[in-house]
Amino acid sequence: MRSPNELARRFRSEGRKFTPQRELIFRLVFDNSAHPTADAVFAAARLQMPMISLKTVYQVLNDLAEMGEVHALDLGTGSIRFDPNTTDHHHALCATCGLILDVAVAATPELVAGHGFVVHDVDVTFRGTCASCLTGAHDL
Amino acid sequence: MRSPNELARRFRSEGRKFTPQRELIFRLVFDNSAHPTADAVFAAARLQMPMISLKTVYQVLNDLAEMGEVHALDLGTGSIRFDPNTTDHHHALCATCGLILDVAVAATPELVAGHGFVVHDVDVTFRGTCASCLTGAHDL
DNA sequence: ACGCTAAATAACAAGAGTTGTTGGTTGATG
DNA sequence: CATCAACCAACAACTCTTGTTATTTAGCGT
Repeated sequence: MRSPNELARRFRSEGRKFTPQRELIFRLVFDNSAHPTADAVFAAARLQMPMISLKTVYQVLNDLAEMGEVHALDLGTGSIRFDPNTTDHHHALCATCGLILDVAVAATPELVAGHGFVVHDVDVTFRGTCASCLTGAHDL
Repeated sequence: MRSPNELARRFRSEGRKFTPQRELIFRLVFDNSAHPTADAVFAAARLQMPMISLKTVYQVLNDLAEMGEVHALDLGTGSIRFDPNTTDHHHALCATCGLILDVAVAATPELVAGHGFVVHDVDVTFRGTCASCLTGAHDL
């Protein structure tokens, strides 16, 4: 994701408004490698802006995800996590403490183990469009 | 997952009861490659047993998952899906219609494309235990 | 077959996470 | 600084899933 300043420009150029709430959330997520949930961002935002609402946090994070500025991750932890690193990479999730590590694309379980992480399972999901949907077979 | 008959034996041998509800759910999930949600199993079960409760379906599916007879998948579709195929494999999810394909472990996006499936994204999650949790560093 | 006991069930409530609604507020533009 | 769409806070509602509890039932010994 780009810097808060650059985001401000992008938002304005797209007819969106750059509000104090957005500026705060941009700053909290930018350069944040903790893969925070909406609630975690909300908690942090609250400290600086007590009246901000959880709905606003969701709104802004979803906007950012739609714009491609962050990635919304569902690692099965119960809530969606937001990642400002939009370069292609994978994740390692600790089942015990919930820690999430960024992992290079070429990594194998053996390479991940190099970080002292014991891999029990690897989940791979290919997301895309199936043959029927591509050919419009559903409309027949 | 093993056959309903074999499951009946396993359940009994572990002090669990083999009820009509369980037998029905076993049959509905066995050999089912549609990766159904709990709700989908519930809907199918209802046709044959109108008084069955959704809670029971969740209970039985979770029991099966705990026993390793099925895998519980969270592909980010909003609800957990259950897969009787417990051999190591990956998944391809159609963003348009929700179709889920089983994919061989060695598959690459190119190989998946061989099925007429256009891959837009590949999500990889390594699940395991991080270095801190392994060494007990949290307790220091 | 019969009764005992632990397990399972149905019904209901409730929890977590997320989204819809609404009426008042505010940022951007001219 | 006036206008208007975009935004925000508050609150309700929604989806998925789990907890609670009283009742029923499967499994087992007899």
